[in-house]
Amino acid sequence: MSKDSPQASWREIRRQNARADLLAAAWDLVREGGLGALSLRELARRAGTTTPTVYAYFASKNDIFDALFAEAAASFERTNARPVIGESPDERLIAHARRFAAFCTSDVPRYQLLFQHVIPGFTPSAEAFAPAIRGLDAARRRLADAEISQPRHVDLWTALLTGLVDQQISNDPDGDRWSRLIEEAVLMFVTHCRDPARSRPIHPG
Amino acid sequence: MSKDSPQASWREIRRQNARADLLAAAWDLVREGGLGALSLRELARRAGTTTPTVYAYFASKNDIFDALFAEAAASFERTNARPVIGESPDERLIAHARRFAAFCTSDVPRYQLLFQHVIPGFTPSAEAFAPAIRGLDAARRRLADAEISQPRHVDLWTALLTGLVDQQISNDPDGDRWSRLIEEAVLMFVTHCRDPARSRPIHPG
DNA sequence: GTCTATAGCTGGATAGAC
DNA sequence: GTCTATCCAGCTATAGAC
Repeated sequence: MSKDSPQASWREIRRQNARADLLAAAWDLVREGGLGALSLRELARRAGTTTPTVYAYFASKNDIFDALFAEAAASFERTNARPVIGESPDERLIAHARRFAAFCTSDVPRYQLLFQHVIPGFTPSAEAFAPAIRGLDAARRRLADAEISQPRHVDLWTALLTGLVDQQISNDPDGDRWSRLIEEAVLMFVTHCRDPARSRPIHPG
Repeated sequence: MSKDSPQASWREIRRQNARADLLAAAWDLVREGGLGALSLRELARRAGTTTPTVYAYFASKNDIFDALFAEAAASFERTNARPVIGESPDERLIAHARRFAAFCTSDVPRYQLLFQHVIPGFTPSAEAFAPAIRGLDAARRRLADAEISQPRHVDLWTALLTGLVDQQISNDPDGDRWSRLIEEAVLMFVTHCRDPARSRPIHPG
């Protein structure tokens, strides 16, 4: 097939580079002004081109968000796949939680795109979503390694971590007022999960 | 002063009513389409008037957001001030957490306006903010009643609750997948706060 | 205070030349 | 594929008549 000829693949590489340049400019834009600041005019201007060229690489603005989501999800999967340092399962869980929080707070628009659903009319495609699912599965496996596998405990885990991250981002964006509570929160969590009877329901059902 | 004459105060009441009508229409709008869906044209249309009339009651769009914020903060304060049913401090804390979660999930845009900072260029005025502060102080007092008063535990409390609320809103808006974990989460929390040595830091500082 | 009309701008998306 | 030029819709906000 002619697509495998050297010339064609060279062109393909060029094309991929132009696409990557546009996406890089898009990340710059949203990191400076939030997800709402992504406009095709400004994006084209920063990439040194014009809006019709943008449409040569992306079908629509939401298609750009989808590509950004895919990159964010891939980063999330890579981050979660890296082995974590710690001698005990609990230490590894703490390190894992710290890494997750750092991933989120270090790039707020990326976090909002991945985990909050704040862009009206945008839903990520299945392909873009897949790595995010795998990243969450990695988190589930790490919990299972610490002998925490009940579904409701997994949900409590995600609520605890995203709660800390959200408060950190919303109320102390340049500090560590909530980030520094991660170790205590994780230990509270694992202690509870291993001995749930200690905090017995008041209204048993 | 002529402002106290019957006619003037009647006019003042009319004026306040028109303002209230506009705010009610604004709430309808954001409840249907999110905070981003508030446009002055559509707001005026729904209130049966036109945009210049809106500007007779509000100086700007952000002034409308400020009025919405003030109403939301006042609701929050009233909700938190109501006594809570429960025989023990823990039961009252659980009821309080349930009420907070219900307050948030029952009106997502109100929650986003009050607790997340998602509107570019808008910061609530000090007057609008004051009742929100008092509402949070009420929460602090309830924690103190349960013998939880360390600042980092208060922060952990807000993170835990907003985490549950956020996950509920973002990932299961019509269900109770995270809301139903409130009691367990609160008991985990109070158990930890009363016996923090049980979940001892791995790296003591 | 309320209207008509519109200024002035920004947005996404496209037609058509090259 | 990349450009110029433009369409069309939406927005906040205001001028000026009544």
